[in-house]
Amino acid sequence: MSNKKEQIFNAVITHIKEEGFLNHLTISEIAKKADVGKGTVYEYFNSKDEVIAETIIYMMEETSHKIISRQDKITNFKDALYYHIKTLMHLFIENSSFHTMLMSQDIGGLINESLKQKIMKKLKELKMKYREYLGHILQQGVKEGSIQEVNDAFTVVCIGNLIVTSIMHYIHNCDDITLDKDELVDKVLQIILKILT
Amino acid sequence: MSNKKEQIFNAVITHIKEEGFLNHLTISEIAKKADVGKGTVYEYFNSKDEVIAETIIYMMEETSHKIISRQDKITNFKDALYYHIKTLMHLFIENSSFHTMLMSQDIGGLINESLKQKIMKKLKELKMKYREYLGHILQQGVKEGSIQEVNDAFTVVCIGNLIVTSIMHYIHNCDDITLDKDELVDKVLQIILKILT
Amino acid sequence: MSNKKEQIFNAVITHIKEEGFLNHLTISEIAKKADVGKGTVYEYFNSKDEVIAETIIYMMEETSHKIISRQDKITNFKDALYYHIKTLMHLFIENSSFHTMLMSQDIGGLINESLKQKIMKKLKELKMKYREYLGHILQQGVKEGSIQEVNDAFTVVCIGNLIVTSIMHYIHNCDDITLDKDELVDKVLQIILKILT
Amino acid sequence: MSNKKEQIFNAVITHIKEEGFLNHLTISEIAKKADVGKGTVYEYFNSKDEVIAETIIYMMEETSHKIISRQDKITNFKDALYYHIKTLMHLFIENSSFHTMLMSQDIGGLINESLKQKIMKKLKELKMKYREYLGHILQQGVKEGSIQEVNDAFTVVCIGNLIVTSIMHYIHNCDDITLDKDELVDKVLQIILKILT
DNA sequence: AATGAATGAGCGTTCATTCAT
DNA sequence: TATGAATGAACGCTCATTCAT
Repeated sequence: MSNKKEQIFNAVITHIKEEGFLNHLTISEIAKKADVGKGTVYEYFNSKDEVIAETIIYMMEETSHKIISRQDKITNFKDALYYHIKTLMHLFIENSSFHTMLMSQDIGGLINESLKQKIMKKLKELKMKYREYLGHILQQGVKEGSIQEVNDAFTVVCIGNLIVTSIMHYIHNCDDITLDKDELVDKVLQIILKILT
Repeated sequence: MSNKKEQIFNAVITHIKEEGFLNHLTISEIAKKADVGKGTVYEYFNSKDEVIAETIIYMMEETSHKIISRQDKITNFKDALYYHIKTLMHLFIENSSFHTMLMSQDIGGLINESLKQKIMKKLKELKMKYREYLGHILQQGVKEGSIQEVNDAFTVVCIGNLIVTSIMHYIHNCDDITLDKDELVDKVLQIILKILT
Repeated sequence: MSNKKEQIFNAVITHIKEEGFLNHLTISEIAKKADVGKGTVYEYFNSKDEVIAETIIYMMEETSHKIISRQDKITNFKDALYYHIKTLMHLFIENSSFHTMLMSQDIGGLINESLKQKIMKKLKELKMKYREYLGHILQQGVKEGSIQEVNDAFTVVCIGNLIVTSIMHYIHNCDDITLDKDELVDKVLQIILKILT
Repeated sequence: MSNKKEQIFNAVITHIKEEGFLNHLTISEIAKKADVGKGTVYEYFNSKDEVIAETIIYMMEETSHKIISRQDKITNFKDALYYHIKTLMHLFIENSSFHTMLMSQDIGGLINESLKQKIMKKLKELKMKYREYLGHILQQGVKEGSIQEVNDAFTVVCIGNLIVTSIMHYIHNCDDITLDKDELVDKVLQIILKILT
């Protein structure tokens, strides 16, 4: 990928991390942060919407790779799940606003319809990949006899959602339940085990 | 509450339902839809951000009331849970963009920090109420002996998240799992029962 | 007509007189010259194209009124024609760039198609009015016996064009023929008489 | 003339024929159509204004050559005039936007003053040539005895204008007078003969 | 209290021009 | 000589906000 294009992606990502999706996320700002001219942005993208949409897709791909890059050495089921949850948590904390947005499963009228379709398609694709990845981890548990066979895709989806929402719960600390990271992971693991036994 | 203020709230809500958060959500549009003068909006609110923030809070309260208004006649656990999930699903479908936004647990830099705090505070409050409400339903199950005692707040949170994300999954139809409403509710119920047994 | 709208028309006309159609004819400039805010222009017009198109139409109407406002006291054919040519010449000198543009019978891609159609329609209408007006003057000549009956619309068109192009020739002084105003008018009159005898 | 320069001229002319003077007549477009690099344009011209101005002059020269290239075989006055009018009509129809612009005798603030002067000077020169050419045709008529001696430059100018405006009238079809090409030419001829008898 | 005409800061976008290669 | 990636000034336009009525 062109160097400048990547600079622009990173400028947008930085901006979103620091100031969110809607505050001053202007082409001027992006160009300044990317250290390129305002006109240059339009050499690589056709519109602001496209800049944002492509950045989101770029970010999604990057994050996806980080999530599903297997830790092949870990062959133990519980450890693998534990490691996965920790990884996710780390990524979510680092990039909170991005992931909360993706979590919402909708871009909320942020951009025009055709670009939104593109993003939703990619989101769907990555969710399938994630489900598959989670399925592999669960297979390991089945092999070990820790859990029973999981032949229901929806259950895998629910487990994924459970993991993700628990992490979100932890990050936003939305109530009086105080758990540290390890306790959280343990709790989530317990619930998953219950579902799968 | 003043009549005009409510007109404005409803205008914003109508607009968001019809055109989303970001398309033409202008004071002009809101005033027109509310059938008041543009200047009048500023008699009741200090800024556009405040209009939106207060509308969100208003909407949250309204929705919350609808969710936790008990259907006291239903004393059977499963029926109560069933009814609750159906209610939620109905509300989410009707007001998709609103709820996906709230789901994201973040207002995504939509508005300034102090208003965001206000919303997050209200969100926390309503989540606690919801948890309490869900707790009551579960108590019923304990009484009936269908499930075991739930003395862990986090588990209730997880069950709430499970319900909500399953509904979101259904609405956005994000993958190839095809379930009709009733099947979905059944599946969710099964998983909840597993967690609580 | 609204006061501000007229201010804007006059600002555009002033600008065109001073700097032409294409140099710095910006909304900012127009607003400044009209002594209104930039946004105000958009309260009265939907786009820059519309501003220009409506100004052209306004100008055309104004000019048309000035041209065809009969000088009823003059009942003598030659004097009427003489007076008419003088009036035209005066208007053309005062507003050279405007009229040369209109003369070109095309707006040259200045504005979008539908507005162009509107202008062309108005132009057609005013040309018909002008032809009619010129016809009246010629009728006078017929009555007096100075010229023969003119029952050919095309001949009237040609006489109109002859008058106008002669004036343009005078204004732009495009060659070495040096005539003063009166000589020009006389020459034109002579040619017209030849055509009509 | 350099090959590339001519490519650029033709690119501009093509563009103007197809899309007019103001729509997307950019250096990028010109360079693309001329099949040269954008920077190359600036090797041959100092600015966009110069590109346009020189193209106009080039076009004027070309057109002028086409107009005044004598059809020496035609020695008959009426036929020569007839042939001339037809030629002009053809050129005007083919290149409508160009000629309406030139007709307006003003570049309408299209370009800066010194370039405009250059164009106006060339226009004057070509008009003189045209007058001379028209004079030759008329001489033929005098020789034949069809018309009387024309010793008045202004009359020649008027006849030229009559021809040109009649053609414009035909092209823009600005009113309800419906004439086909041949009728038009006949009418114009008749009027010319009247003027010159 | 209620209004909406007026405003101008700020945005997305274009495009003539430059300059390193 | 020829190029086109990079630039930023300048544009058309939007819309939150104000204020005279």
